[in-house]
Amino acid sequence: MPRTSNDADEAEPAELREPPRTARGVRTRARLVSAARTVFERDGFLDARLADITTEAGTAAGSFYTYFASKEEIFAAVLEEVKEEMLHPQVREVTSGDDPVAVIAAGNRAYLESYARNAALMRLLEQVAAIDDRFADVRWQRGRAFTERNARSIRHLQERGLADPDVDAGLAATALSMMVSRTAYNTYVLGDDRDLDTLTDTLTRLWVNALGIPERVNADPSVKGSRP
Amino acid sequence: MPRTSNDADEAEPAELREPPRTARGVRTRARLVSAARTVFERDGFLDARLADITTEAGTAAGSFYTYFASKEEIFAAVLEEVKEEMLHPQVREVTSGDDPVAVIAAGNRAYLESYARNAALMRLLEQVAAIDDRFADVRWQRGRAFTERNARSIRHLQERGLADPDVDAGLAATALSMMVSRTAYNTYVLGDDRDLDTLTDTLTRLWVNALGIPERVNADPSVKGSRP
Amino acid sequence: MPRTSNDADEAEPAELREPPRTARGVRTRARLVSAARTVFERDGFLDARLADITTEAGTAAGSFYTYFASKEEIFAAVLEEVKEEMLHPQVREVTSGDDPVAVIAAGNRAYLESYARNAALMRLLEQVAAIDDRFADVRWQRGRAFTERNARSIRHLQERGLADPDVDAGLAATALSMMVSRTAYNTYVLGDDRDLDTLTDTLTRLWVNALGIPERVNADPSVKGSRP
Amino acid sequence: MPRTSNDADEAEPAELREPPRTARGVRTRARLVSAARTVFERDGFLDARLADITTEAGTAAGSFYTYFASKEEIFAAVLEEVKEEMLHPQVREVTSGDDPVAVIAAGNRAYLESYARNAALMRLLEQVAAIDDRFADVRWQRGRAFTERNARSIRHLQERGLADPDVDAGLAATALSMMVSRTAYNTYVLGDDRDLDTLTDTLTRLWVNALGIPERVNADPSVKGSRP
DNA sequence: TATGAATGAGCATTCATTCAT
DNA sequence: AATGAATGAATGCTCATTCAT
Repeated sequence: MPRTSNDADEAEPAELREPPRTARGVRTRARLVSAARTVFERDGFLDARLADITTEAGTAAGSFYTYFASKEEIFAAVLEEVKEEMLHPQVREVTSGDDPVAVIAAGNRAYLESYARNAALMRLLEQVAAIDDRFADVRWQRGRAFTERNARSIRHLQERGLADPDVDAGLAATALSMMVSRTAYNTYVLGDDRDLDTLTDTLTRLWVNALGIPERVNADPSVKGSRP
Repeated sequence: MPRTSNDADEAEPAELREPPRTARGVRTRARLVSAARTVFERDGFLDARLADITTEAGTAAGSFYTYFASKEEIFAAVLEEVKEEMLHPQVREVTSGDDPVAVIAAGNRAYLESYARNAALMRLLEQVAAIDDRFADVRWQRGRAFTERNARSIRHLQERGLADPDVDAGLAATALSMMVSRTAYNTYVLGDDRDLDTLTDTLTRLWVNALGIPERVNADPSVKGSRP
Repeated sequence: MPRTSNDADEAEPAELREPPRTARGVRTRARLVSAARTVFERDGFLDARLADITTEAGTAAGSFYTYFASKEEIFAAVLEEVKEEMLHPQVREVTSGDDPVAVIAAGNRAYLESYARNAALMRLLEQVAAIDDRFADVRWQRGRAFTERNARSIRHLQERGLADPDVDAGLAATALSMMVSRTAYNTYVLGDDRDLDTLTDTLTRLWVNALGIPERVNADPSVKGSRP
Repeated sequence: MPRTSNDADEAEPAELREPPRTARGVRTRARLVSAARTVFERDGFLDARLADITTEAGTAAGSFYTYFASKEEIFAAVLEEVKEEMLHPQVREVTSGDDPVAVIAAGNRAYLESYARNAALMRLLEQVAAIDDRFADVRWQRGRAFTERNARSIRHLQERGLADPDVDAGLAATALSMMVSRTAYNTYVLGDDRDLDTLTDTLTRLWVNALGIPERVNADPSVKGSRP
């Protein structure tokens, strides 16, 4: 729920364009969104010119405004389009029968893999979120899925006596999620190359320890090491 | 160490200007840097126009180029100017006699306080770092001080058998540092208000647990709770 | 008779569209003309976009060109549509038996009332006439009805020795008609509020005196005052 | 004091540019204003492109915005520049010793001559005033000088028993002034060619009669005819 | 006829950067 | 060093007009 400031006068509700009414319109809009993604990933949000997008889409310059009122709006459409694509495969939540560590490890690995796959978009989203508060909110909402699942998981473990009951589950979930997501950013956007297994193992280990989760005997061997 | 890409043609060696030779020159340059900080914090890096800066500084537009070759360059000067201001008071490193938990808590608290004090600048740095790879490096270097101190500390604790010897100290230091810095960003830039004490305690608790650091008996009472 | 210049390249023969052949066509055309009037009166000629008109008419953008070749052409159609509406009820011309002053007063009052009723259109016509010479002619033709009737009236009075024989009847009619029409513009378009009775009386008084028309005994009491 | 409407959202206070601080700046600004006048008179307000103005002035396109924020603003500057030029030589007001008719005749003639001299500008002002309410006000203010002088004159004559005391002097002055100014527009802008002497005589005759001003014996022979 | 999407010329506007004084 | 005016490339955006369906 954070609210960013540093905006001032950039109100601009960006009067929404009507959605296309014909099949051709749908196709043209889709071409534009797809072209926008290409151009944004290639040139970054700021350097992307609308002319580049329409050229890439093979439409006239004016056609852009049939569907979008601004660069921000088409960027939002790009994010919408790739929403599913970016959702790290929803690993099932922890249930009583599961090995909590294995579940956490699987979640972290899935997150990192998804991040790696969409690194260009993640870089882009970071860029735009740092510039435009509207997209800071989008980023926040997007992270919430990950964070809230983790928060529920922590509470569940706490209830079963499997996690330190003294930490604020919500805050811990946020902090640990940031640890993972920022590490992913460092690795796949900034290029601080690290092995996926090493990352998964270390992050999982830190996470598990941080919450005081006991490791199960015969745990997933990919999570090496254990506290005696 | 990370190298960012997404640059292409933006080479721009940014031909450095000579430092001012006269006292008047020194004063004018200082006025410009100070004005730049004001304008950047108020309008953000992108919306700040050089004309705004010179107006704020009370100089003519042309005078800007006597001292700086570009907006980036004066932004670098701003960062240089506030370098000390932003350094969270260097808490001394862990030595044998110290309570490790207390030291970590002090470090986290100092970091958060510094972040809160310089929130406007941190937002700015995040903005520019997301846009311009040169400043992504600056951010990285800046974080390194914090991260490396933490890495040394971890190694030191591992050597004394006070921290889990199986985690990669460097990677753990990075991950945990990101956890703290990103939580600070969330709190003080995005406005997800949290109490400083709660933050310090929770982050310290997670940190300490993550590394398997045993809490000293009679520990700092501000670090509430303990693993039995 | 006047010919305006300031045109040059704006020839544009405005290839007239064929009138609609089907009943549906007639209805669509009528809807467009009606919508155009609404939009023109609301936004002015210049700010009215063809898209606004078609939207208001509930037709597709392309349908406009089935009936009109340009904004000018549909404006002409609007003027055509409201022609009768704008004609100030034709007061009968002065005949021997009438009281000339009463007739003039009735004419002025009718003109003012009509102007007040169609103020939005008159403003519009002034706007377009000032911009487009074709419509300056339309305005001129429209005024001619009023002016020529007045000219005939003056000549008639002169012949009967009831008006100063030395003035050029045509010129006087034009000048006095402008006096009335411009006063109407001032009042109903520019909003220089004046009472209709006061206006009618004063304008009639000035008109009558200007031509040296003797007032009949027992004249219409609404025309107060008299030259002894 | 009439207030026009038909504007809606066109607020735009047109943030004023600072006046030039150097001699060169003064010269450039003057070149722009002069060029604007040329282009406006040649192409009309609407068809004039800013590029035409800067080209005519021999400056870069961007220089326009150093001095003006919009086409409206430079048009206001043009009007300002020609203010004196357009003021019909201030004929002295009627004093007791003067022949009222001669004074009125002189005023009308001066007005017509000034109008003829500045016909291109008057056409322009009519155009813009019909489009932009701000300039409708300018036109109104400009006319007021003429109208108010006439109102004072009428009152003066009424006091001396030389003009019909029953007419509202203000309204009569406005109506008669409109008669003259609109006739001038007809003649010099719309091209309804008329001889200056004929116009002056007829308008003066109508004016004088309208107010019931007695003609002096041995009056100015240019005012032919008299009521016996 | 009607539709609504596609077109693209046209123009205003910004602002970093240069330069004469 | 300082000044502030001049420059002009770069682009977003509008909207009348056309056209395939």
